[in-house]
Amino acid sequence: MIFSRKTDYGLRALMYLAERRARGPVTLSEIAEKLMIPKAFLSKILQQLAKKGVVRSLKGPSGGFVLAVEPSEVTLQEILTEIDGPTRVFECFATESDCTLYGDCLMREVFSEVEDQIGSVLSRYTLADFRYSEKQADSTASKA
Amino acid sequence: MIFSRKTDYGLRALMYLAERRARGPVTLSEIAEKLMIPKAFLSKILQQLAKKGVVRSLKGPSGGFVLAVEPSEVTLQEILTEIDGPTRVFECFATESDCTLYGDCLMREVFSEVEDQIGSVLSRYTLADFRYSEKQADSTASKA
DNA sequence: CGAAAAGCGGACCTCAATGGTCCTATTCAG
DNA sequence: CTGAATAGGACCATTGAGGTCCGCTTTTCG
Ligand code: FES
Ligand code: FES
Repeated sequence: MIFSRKTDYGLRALMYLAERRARGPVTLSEIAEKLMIPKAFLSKILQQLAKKGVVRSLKGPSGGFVLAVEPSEVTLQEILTEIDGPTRVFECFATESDCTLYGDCLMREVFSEVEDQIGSVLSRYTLADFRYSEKQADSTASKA
Repeated sequence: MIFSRKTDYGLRALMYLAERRARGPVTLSEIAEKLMIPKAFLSKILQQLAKKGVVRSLKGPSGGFVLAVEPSEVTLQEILTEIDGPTRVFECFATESDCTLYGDCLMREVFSEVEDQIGSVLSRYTLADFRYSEKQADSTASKA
């Protein structure tokens, strides 16, 4: 799996925060419960995102987390990189003299091409493209 | 790292075999030494590739491994898949009701788009594009 | 035939990363 | 001051990657 569970959690949490942005800080507990993410673990992820400036955290009563950026201004690429670090595609373990062309091996180019393609897809989407729609009206849906 | 060390080893071994194709079976020991790959480990990889029909293995004295396919007929995509299994990009751990659009979430589409892009790059190259050039003339190189 | 030279394949080991927990300290509203 | 919240460090468990070992089988050749 290229992207970890941590990424999944973080991404969904951010989606959730994007939705509540206007309504002030959301507590860790709320997010964890709604999204069914282990609270302590989510805490770590959010702390990490707070340090990177993606979310802001407020302590004390009526504290919680708020999205600190415009949803439409932050790309998937950026978010994923901030949570998981850069996506490493391939590491060649050959010694120089074993590599086909020594420093100019086609393989390196292929894999850097792969990396670029990944980045290019992920850069085309921003947080704003993903909305946490509450599935409002308790799901029995249609009419009433 | 998306592609494992195993993949690296396997890929390089195949490059090596592609080069020697005409000269009959190459022993595990030779490949392992030349490419500086742990012998026992390489053995496993080659066994795996033998089962998939990419290489053919001959037992007994004067046995070894031979490439069983036309280098230009097998894509990187196929090789990597055979060694590492399909490239899994993202697994969503949300429950259905937590997923933004329930079964039709944009996230799924983005990540499947990523997967396609990777596949498309890797499918453009075949084993024939990668040649193990022996770095003949012992490297002190230039004039002399 | 029988020994040596290969590969086969299953059991096993090790280590680092992932995923996750816990507990204490800090901060702040009321 | 007290209680509700995050911060953050220490810790733990599971998993998978990477790798080793060794006995078994097949095949060639003298
Ligand atoms: S053989 Fe590794 S990059 Fe060329
Ligand atoms: S929230 Fe996971 S795929 Fe939509």
